[in-house]
Amino acid sequence: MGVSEVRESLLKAALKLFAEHGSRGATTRRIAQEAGVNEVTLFRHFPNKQTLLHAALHAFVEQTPYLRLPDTPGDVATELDAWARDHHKHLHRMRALIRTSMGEFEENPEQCKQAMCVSINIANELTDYLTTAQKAGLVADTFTPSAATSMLMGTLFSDALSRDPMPERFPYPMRDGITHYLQLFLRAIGAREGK
Amino acid sequence: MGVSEVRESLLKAALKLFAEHGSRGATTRRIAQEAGVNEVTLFRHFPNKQTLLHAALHAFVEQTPYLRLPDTPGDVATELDAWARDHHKHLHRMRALIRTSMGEFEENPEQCKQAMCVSINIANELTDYLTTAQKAGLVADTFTPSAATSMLMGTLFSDALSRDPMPERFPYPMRDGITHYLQLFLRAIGAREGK
DNA sequence: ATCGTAAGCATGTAAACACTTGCTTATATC
DNA sequence: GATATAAGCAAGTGTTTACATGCTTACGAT
Repeated sequence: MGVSEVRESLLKAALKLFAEHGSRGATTRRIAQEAGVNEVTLFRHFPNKQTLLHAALHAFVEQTPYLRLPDTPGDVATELDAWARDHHKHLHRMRALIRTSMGEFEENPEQCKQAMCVSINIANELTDYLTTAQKAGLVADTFTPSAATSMLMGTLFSDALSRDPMPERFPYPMRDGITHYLQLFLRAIGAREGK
Repeated sequence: MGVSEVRESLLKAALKLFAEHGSRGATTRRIAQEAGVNEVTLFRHFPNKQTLLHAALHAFVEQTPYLRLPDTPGDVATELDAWARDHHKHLHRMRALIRTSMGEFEENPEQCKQAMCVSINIANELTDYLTTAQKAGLVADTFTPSAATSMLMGTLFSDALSRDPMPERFPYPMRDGITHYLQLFLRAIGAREGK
């Protein structure tokens, strides 16, 4: 096993255990075991646990891809539908990591912000998209784009994170939920619904 | 200091430290210190730390009041506005506790569900309200009430929890945000807006 | 005055934790 | 075949944790 493979598997193991058990629960022993290496090897690659966790989060955030919205809005209903499904899929995949990161905000605000920074870019992109759509007359001009962004992203965010702890609150499957949310959202922003 | 006072201050201290540092970070030493009692006293009142944390969460959930929606909807815009502001206020007050509880879902699902159970009742109440409003013709009948509930509650939830870690995403004050959300929501459900 | 109750305090224990040290082994390159 | 590099392993350090024990002090009811 080459040196970079060991590093990679340590990062991966650290990310997994952090997402599942938080930074206190992700012990160096368990990380090393999960990565299939000796605990001492961990400290040969990273000076301390905090640096490892930071690097793991950083690497993950860096390589997270996401669907871009078109620069010039065309069929708003279709474009937002595709975007919302992709975004929700990402949120749902990362739900344990997001919950844990937010849960440690009071203790470790920097770490939390680091994990959340992706969503700031995505929010800006959606806000720009809605602003452009407004200027093009594709949607009503009676709403505030940044607030509409918060509404749609907040809805998807809450759905993706709350389904495990509160399944009763979501009596419809994920796929249908997004359909419903989008239908509501399109009416809220005064867009013509998709066919 | 009477026996029930000590118990109360232990519960209060445990809740505070749990919200700020999680169940691993809320050590018995710190809880006792925060409560102003000896650590041994803690173990004389509660058999172990887990029981104390459970009792603290339980007591808090029990005594949490919330604004009821009217059984029969009248002025939907005004009623939802008052409800949304009250609900958001609660979420924002409890934001650290909610973040921590959700963050520990993977480790302690029962404890998390216990903290979340209030919101299930609230969601049911809102869903009932919207269903009744639909039947009364006060709002459109083209949306699914449970999905609309998720949308409004998800928006408020995400706003209340994400403002600290991502202030950039909320370039408007809380008060204005709720106004915007409600305006969008009322249009989404086809309600007449308030004057 | 006495006695039960609940608190304080010092101390102890066993485990888990992050991290270190010293030494050995495998591999890959020259 | 010599050498450098990266890994494994056993053991240990010092701290923190939940929780226990034994004894003492303050107080309120009888």
